[in-house]
Amino acid sequence: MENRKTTIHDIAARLNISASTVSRALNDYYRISKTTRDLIKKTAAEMNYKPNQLATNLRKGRGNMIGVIIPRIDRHFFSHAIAGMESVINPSDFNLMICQTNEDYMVEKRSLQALVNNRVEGIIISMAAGSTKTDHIEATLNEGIPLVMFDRVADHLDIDKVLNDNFAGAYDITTHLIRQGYRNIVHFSGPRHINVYRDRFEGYQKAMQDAGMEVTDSMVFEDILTRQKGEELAEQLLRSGKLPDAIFSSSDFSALGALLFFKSKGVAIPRQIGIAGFANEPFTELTTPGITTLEQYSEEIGKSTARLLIERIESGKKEVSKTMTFKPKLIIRASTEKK
Amino acid sequence: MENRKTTIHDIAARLNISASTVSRALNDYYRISKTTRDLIKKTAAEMNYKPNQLATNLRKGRGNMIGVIIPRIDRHFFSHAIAGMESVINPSDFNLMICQTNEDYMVEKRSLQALVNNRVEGIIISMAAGSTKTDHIEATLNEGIPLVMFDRVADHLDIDKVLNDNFAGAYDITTHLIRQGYRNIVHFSGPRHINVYRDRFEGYQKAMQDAGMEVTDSMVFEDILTRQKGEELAEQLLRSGKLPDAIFSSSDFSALGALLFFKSKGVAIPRQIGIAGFANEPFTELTTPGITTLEQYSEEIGKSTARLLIERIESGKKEVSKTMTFKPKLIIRASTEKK
DNA sequence: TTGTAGGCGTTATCAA
DNA sequence: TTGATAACGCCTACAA
Repeated sequence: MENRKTTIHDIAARLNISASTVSRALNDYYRISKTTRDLIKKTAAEMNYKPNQLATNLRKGRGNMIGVIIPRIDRHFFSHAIAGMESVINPSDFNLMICQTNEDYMVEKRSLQALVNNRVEGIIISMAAGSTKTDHIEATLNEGIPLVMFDRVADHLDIDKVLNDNFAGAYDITTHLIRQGYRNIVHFSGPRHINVYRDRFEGYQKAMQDAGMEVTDSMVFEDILTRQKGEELAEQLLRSGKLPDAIFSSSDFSALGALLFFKSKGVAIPRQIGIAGFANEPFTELTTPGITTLEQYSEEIGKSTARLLIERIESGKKEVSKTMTFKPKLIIRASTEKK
Repeated sequence: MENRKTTIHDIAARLNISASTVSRALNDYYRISKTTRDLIKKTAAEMNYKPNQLATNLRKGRGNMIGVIIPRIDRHFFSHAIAGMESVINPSDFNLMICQTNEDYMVEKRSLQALVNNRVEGIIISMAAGSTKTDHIEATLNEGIPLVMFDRVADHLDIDKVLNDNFAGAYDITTHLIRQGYRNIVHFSGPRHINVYRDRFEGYQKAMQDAGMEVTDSMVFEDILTRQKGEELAEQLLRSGKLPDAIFSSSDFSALGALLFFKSKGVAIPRQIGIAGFANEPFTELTTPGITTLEQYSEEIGKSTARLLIERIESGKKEVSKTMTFKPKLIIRASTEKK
């Protein structure tokens, strides 16, 4: 329980040499005699010396921290994306500083501020649902900090992005439903100011149009992302008397809610109604019937995002910005096997 | 894309005052004229001034960062625990620095080192499976850094801890199995040098003994925590011809593996064999039959851990160390309804 | 190969 | 109420 930590000066004093020599030895500088270096290192260890990273960073004008901002850490997609980032970043001796916004714009803004103030080397961000403007992100960009967005991105910003091809995924799964013979397919969507849900909606819409079917407003339900909302909407649909014959949901959770509700009411899945989700949440495989969905490669997305950021940091961020897209993989299960 | 950031000196120069005045104004020091303070704040905003947290921390000798070390961030329990910590820590203007060990001792050691070097204000840790020694943790404690352990703790260290009452949970669920009429109950365990799995084993053992049944070595299987291991072991048990009539697994995942395997082979659950897990993973509710398990209150554990740490940090860590225990809640589902 | 001196951006102390 | 000065711990020209 010592209080004042040993510094390079303490070591220097003990050995009757200068602090700079100690610094050089500890950092394996090129021209320094092996004997003094070894002596210094040995003494440093004896004195339980711990380099003060804060001081180093201040002096060098750069840190060893990468900031990550996500809506919620307890979501399967995000926690796995972060695991992917970790695996890339850990070997590189950066550290992750993780902030969670709870989908709130103000929290996101404050977190960005904190990261800037802590002089992080780069920032990875996936936007909060509450962030309808991007002034805070632009302000951060103006600081000249390398910044990469993933999953929930701002289309109009010209920066590196990594995301799912939500359009293609939605197109594929809708087409699958159509091929199975479903005709009256409705869509559970999220807030459509978020690229993710907008693109899924558009993929659905395009697939319907390509199959000669019109999508009307009454077929699309906004903000149906949770299990509970899925249940409620399913109940509403059933009560209304005009049950669709299939649902493509932007969320596995609301798909689950609907599935459980229909099951409990004796509506036959997939015969009377087909159900498809998005994200390949672990549970989708385990329900009866299993839920057709799309695999998102969260870990890969995390890895690529981290790699992109590290490139930016190391290359001085000059080049033109890149967007990487991962095409979700259609996972067909019993919930849509009409045929 | 400016390069050099504005400092308080720049502001001072612009206003022909001293840097210390600027500093005081920005920090709302008590004795300073309102007019200069307002002027300074206005100018700071104009010049897009961002306080350099690194410098502040160095000068003040303390930082605004809390380090968290966990085995894996993509596990339900841990990501939810972290969400809980975030909710407590965010309002307090600390920031979380999260490290994931992948269950590896060396990574854990290096992470601790990094946190110490970054002069974090406190550390929260849940040990890696690979950490059979605790020298690195003791070394960190010797630095005088407040440290709280959660879930995977080192029993012999006299520090604050927050954990599940694994013994009680295991005792409860085993007793439940016994009351249901199961007699030949085997146990899927994890590495028993980890308190978590040791305590679950002991709870199981005690419940069996209290019911007059002996637990022999052949009834306990070590290192069966994953779905795949659960499947493999289930297969082995079935082939051996002496199928137990119930399984209490330390992990929902291996319970799931066993359940799916038995189902696929036509072994009736819960009639021929009862299955119980631990952790109340989301999927346990959705299998057919649903899996009896124990709810862990991960978020609460995260919150309490964070609160305990903040107390330590703020109170100068003098008091005697506390251990908080959360009793897991038995969730009874169809997989054990023999009666 | 080593030492000296200065500064990274803040804040605390002392004096004015 | 404000200013000058030093120091937090480290690194790096430059000089020796």
